[in-house]
Amino acid sequence: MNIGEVSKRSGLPAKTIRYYEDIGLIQPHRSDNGYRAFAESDLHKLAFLGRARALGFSIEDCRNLLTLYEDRSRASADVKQIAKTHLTRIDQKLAELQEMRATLAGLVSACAGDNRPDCPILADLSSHD
Amino acid sequence: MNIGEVSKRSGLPAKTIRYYEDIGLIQPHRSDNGYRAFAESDLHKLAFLGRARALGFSIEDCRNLLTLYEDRSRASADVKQIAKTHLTRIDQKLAELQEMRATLAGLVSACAGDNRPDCPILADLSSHD
DNA sequence: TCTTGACCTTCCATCTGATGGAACCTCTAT
DNA sequence: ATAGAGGTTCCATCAGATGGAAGGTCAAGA
Repeated sequence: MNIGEVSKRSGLPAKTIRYYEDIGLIQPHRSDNGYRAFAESDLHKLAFLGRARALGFSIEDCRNLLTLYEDRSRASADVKQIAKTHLTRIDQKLAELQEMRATLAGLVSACAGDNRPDCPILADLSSHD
Repeated sequence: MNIGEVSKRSGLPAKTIRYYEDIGLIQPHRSDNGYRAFAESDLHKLAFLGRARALGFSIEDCRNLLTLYEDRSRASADVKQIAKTHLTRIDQKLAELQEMRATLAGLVSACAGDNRPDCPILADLSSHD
């Protein structure tokens, strides 16, 4: 399978697939012409990567998950730990964003948004000293 | 004022302050010894930047906001537009994260997290083909 | 006066996670 | 033979800093 087909079937851009090979996440074989020759298992891993990345797992998380995925004797606790840690990070990020949103929404609704120069948004950003 | 004091008073690391000078957000004067000599107005701008960045505004947003901030004749509508656009981005990001969180939380709670190799998390990540 | 240590300088490398583009090779169909 | 659709490598770039090396400066104490 050439990179184009793998790209279509995995949903990942060819650039990204080459990048993932570069950083050692996959090791496709090479044909005589120098083209990457992907096996079904490579495609499978790439699809796995695509979904894990879409869930916000970092590349290093993905590397660990792939290792665990290929380790038939791993404990599910190891995987769960990675996922739980990630869930905590997501919750933190959510809390931050929600606070940001609240502050910003308040400022936006306080701002007349007309042609006058008075602007509560700038006033707020500059007033805390 | 040297960079150390500005760092303390603005809450920004010295590295970051140098970086902000580098990309043209501030233009502190220089003392005879080559040290950066910050005016109160520089400190003010840096604090402004710190707060805007904390609200998730991009550096380019900040550049625009600073320009508007210094333009006594700007319309508040210009500022509001930047803030509203940013608010929309935050809402998108929030929706994404919430979906991620829901999926991940479901997987985590489905996973026994014991010594057995069966793991719904990995099963899910690998099953969608 | 000398020295120590805190503080300052620049410059270059590194991080995450790709992505864009140039220059060039290969395969397939006409 | 040639066009064009693929493939290849390598190098640069994006955001937004941050780490570290090598070296200059300043103030205080022995």
